[in-house]
Amino acid sequence: MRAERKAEPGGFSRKEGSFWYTLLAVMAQRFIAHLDMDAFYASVELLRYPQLRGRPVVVGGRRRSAVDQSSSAAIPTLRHYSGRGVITTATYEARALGVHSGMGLMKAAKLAPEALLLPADFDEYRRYSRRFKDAVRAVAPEIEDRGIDEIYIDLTALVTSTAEEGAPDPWARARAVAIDIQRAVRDATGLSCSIGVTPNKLLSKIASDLDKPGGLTVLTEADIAVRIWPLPARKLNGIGPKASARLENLGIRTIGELARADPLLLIEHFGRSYGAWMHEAAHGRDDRAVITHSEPKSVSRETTFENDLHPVRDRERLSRIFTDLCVRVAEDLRRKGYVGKTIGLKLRYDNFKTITRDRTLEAPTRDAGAIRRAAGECLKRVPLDRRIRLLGVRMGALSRSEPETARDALSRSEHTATLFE
DNA sequence: TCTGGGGTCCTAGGACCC
DNA sequence: TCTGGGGTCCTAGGACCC
Repeated sequence: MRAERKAEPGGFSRKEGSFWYTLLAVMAQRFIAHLDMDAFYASVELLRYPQLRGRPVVVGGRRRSAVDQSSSAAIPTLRHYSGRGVITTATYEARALGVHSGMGLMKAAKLAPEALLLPADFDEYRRYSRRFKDAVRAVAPEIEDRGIDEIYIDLTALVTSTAEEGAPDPWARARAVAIDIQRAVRDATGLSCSIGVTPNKLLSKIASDLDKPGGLTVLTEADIAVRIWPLPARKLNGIGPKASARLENLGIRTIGELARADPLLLIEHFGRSYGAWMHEAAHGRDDRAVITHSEPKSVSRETTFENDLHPVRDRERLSRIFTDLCVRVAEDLRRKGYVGKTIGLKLRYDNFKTITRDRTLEAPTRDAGAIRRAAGECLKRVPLDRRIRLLGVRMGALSRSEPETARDALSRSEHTATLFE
């Protein structure tokens, strides 16, 4: 996100209004969409429990167990919730009560005691995710995955190739394609989505959020001053809670104020790369391509305990959980077809301070035993003088692996067996 | 009411090599 | 004995995103 902006090609000055700039801009005109599923997890749950439609519902807490699935017990309200979960998604009815994703469930219970709580079922959400992405791909194939519930779509080729047939205005054609996409998603899943269409990813991401749910917002450069500049700087993808707080200290709250700020001031406070990016972003400039394929960089598993564990008194339990995390990372690697070289340990203390240690091996592996040993070495390098809240294991420096041989499978099962002795 | 889990990218210092 | 840069890899932490 904070990648260094690319230098202008060919030494052209990008002075606005110049002949060459105008020509380049016309030639390089892109039509980029951002599609965001509306309250995705909660909406999938409403397909399963249609009787809950119109009521405040939140998804979160512990993952759904097999027992939950089969039980016909009444769906609990937030009122009596106790535990460490957070809200993953809230329906718009629940959001109206002041709760939102990321909020602790204990806090949400105070604000919306009557809201219904459903456990997350990620397997089901992944199924719907594949379904909606396939539906979009059938209309517009140039898709960039941005997680389970959103994508970027490059409509440029579609809009340009239909130039003769459709409406004369290319933006009207882009809008028509977006409407087709929304219909395709609804037909395939029964779910609604919001779409923004603009000249780039940065603006589209903002635009898709302007008219939720079910919205379609088309913006061109001419709309930036009126539609984008009044928004809080935090709306820019890449400006988070820390950066927006620091901007506020400089008296900069909106994107427009950021656009008017002296770039040198931004660079002084945020560094050459990030400061310069902020300036460009506030002017709605972004030339990142839609990336249709990418390889994973790391695979990890972590868990927050229901109660903080004592490194000595709860040693056995910690050890079992630790081994289990390693086994799951190994399984994930095998399923996805990767090996990795760098094993990482993550540990969060009861005071929320988080530390990491990692170790790079001579040769890549996906063996649970090897991961467990390397992670164990990492564990020896961290102070164990406080209660522990979270434990995580990560594998990085990934490379594609050969398919597993029968011998691998055998040694794996032996290792896994010894891990649990 | 303390704050999930799975990721990416960036920075910065030190080791090590040329 | 001291003094250089540049490049790459490793490690730790942190911001940010979904």
